Amino acid sequence: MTTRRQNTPNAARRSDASRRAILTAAFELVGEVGYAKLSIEGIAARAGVGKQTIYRWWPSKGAVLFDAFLMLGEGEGGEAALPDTGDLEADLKLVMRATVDELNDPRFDEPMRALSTEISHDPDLAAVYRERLDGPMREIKKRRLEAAQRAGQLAEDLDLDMAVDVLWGPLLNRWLQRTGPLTPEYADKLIETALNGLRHRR
Amino acid sequence: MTTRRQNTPNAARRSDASRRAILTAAFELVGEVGYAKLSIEGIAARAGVGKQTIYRWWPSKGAVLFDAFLMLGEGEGGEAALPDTGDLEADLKLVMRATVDELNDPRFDEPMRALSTEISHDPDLAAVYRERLDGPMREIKKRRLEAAQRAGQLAEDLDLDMAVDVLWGPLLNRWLQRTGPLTPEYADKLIETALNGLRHRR
Amino acid sequence: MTTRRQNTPNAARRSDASRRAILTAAFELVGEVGYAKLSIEGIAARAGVGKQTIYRWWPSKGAVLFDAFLMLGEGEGGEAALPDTGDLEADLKLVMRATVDELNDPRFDEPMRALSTEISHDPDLAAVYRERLDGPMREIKKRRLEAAQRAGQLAEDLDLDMAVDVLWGPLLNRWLQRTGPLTPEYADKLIETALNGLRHRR
Amino acid sequence: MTTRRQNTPNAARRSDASRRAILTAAFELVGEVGYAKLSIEGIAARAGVGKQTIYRWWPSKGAVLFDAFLMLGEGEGGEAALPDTGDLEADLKLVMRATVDELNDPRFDEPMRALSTEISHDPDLAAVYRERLDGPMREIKKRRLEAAQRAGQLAEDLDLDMAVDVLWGPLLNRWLQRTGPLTPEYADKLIETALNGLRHRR
DNA sequence: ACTTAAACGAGACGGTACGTCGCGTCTTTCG
DNA sequence: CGAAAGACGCGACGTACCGTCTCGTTTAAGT
Repeated sequence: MTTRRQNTPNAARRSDASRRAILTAAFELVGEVGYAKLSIEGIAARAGVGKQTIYRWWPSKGAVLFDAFLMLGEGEGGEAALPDTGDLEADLKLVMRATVDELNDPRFDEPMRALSTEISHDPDLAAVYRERLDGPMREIKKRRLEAAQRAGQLAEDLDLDMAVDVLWGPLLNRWLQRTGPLTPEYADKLIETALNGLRHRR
Repeated sequence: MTTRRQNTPNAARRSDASRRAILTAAFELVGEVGYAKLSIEGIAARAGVGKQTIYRWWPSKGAVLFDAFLMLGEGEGGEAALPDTGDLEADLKLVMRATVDELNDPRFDEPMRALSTEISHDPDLAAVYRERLDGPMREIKKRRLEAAQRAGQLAEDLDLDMAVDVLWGPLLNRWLQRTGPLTPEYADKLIETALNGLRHRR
Repeated sequence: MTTRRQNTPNAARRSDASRRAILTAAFELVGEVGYAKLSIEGIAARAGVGKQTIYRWWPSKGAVLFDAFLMLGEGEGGEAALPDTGDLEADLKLVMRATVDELNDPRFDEPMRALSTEISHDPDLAAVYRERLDGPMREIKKRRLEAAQRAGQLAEDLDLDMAVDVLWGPLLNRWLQRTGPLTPEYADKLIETALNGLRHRR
Repeated sequence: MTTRRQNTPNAARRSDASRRAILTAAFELVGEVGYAKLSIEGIAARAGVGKQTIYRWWPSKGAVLFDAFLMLGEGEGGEAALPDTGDLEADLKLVMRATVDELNDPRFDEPMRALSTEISHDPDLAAVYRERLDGPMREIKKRRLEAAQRAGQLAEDLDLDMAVDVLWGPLLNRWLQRTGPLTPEYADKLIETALNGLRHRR
């Protein structure tokens, strides 16, 4: 499940115990000391692993961290879906409030900021991220919006990718840029504003 | 006008020539080598300055970079305003396309990503950023939206801060996360979508 | 009383309070932190004096330290003489034991080693040292030996400079090189050996 | 063959090439720039070695220099002896003149002063010096004197350690303190004076 | 007493070296 | 023979001092 191989050593012989220890250590450490002070040496020491074992299988600490995220989401299978009670606005608010909770959870905050940072500075990693993590999530969201669209609740010509951007972009940007606090109220109001649009209706 | 003092040495004797050389060097270097490889030593060498002169006045390379940004916007005075032709949608598209151009400009791309990274990991710096850069910009945007609101073009009960988030958040998030390319078309469509909302109107 | 002038600023206006504070601080500091960690900045800070005031009057920290030694011996006037009871051996043992005590005194040990180090590495300073400190001391010693020589107790053709070397050289070398402990017994035996010579007498 | 370990890293893996390069560089540099301006950075650069490799194995630049001296005397084996023609005075003059030549040789002068300085300020280093360099030399000298003593040429109750001190101490002290020039004549006269003693003989 | 030039404290400045940390590579040893 | 252990050349870190250079502020001479 490695992200990017260097020159692909004999992957068959790879020690799964070491791999898990490395990813776990990386995830824990980034939460403890922050991304800037995360070091390969530190990960190796915490994991009880030689540095070479990390360099053999990952090209950068960003890649290690990324795989650590993948490992977290491993057991989930592809079946996840957003709730669909028929009430789109309520369903979206529920989801958005859950997102707020996750972003406010200190166990996830630092590691996710670290991942975002890496993605922002590394187009290659960004591509893998889109393919492996962001893409599937986006599909799940679009599926729910598509259902609403078919039910006549969303504009017929609505671009669902744009819709996802307009719904989640403001929240993520507020989080990353620390523009303001992430509260359930903000989540609700965001959904309402995005759904209704800014224009005045007579 | 330094951002954050360490223990405030005798600021009166501060050399303005050194200060400017440091900020210029920092801005240039971050564009050339990227934020990860930006080093205090490198900045000092390029600026022809002792390292201590940097450490004396700035607590981190992030703070230096931030002041470099401030220096860029120094001459602008507070008078800036968004265009107001009466046609809100057209005005916003114009502005958003300009933003797209700026973000696509390689001279600004790297430095701005670097600044975003720093803000994301440093709440103190984020606070200064909000106060000195983001806040004033947001005020300018809100002023234009307020005019439109008074003209009856925007919802009467619209929260202008939320409006700014919904208009610019998606674009900035797309840029930072590299979700997709930033094009003028995307800018236009974003404005339309945000103004009209996602809902179906009969 | 300054050792070596740089380009002789107006010495008339020199602040004697500062001069004394500097020399005192230097002497104390070298005893506390050792010569290697003695710094001009440290001396200036301890003396409550600007660095420039030191650089204005002394060319190096070795020169400062040297003047500090001179200041110590200031009040002594030129009258000093070695004891002369008529019993040369006893008189020399007395003097040598006193030297041992001084060299074992921790308040003088470090500073004197420091001075020795400077002299060893700086021929200019060594010249001043010979002229101002070592020379006068040597004269005093030679004066006592001369008396003994006239009294027929020392060889008629004895070179008194060489005699001083043979008497004090072994002790000073043992101290500087830490060849062994400096004890009163060693002092006595040294006097005896030097006086009698190594040869067998039938 | 390292003098003093810090916390003994895995010495088995130590690179002998680096070790030799470091010691050679240190010895050369101290002769070129003097001890005061000798720097670990300089040694590392000249030796083509990382600074850490020096800090890993030596606690100070003094220790490096000391090992450099040890390396010089490595091939000599323990068999060295002072000449023994039966004429003690002539033999000692020969040896002492050789010592004078060595101390006057600019290639050895600076480094040996540097070593002396370090020994003077560092009791630990002094202990190692006594054990590894000074002690063996002293044994060799004492062996020659012992032979003379058995031959009835030296006093029967003569303390040979004291004898070594009285013979070599004055010369070394004159050299270190720069009391006067080191000449063959001085060497000869020193031997004569020490052997005969200062006292008048009828 | 008043003026004035220096010496003074303070400390910023361009530098050099410090001793440490982590990088990514390489080599040795062990299970 | 893969993995731990860790030495290595390297580069940057943040700190301490170097010696030079302004800055006001005493301070003591010579008007």
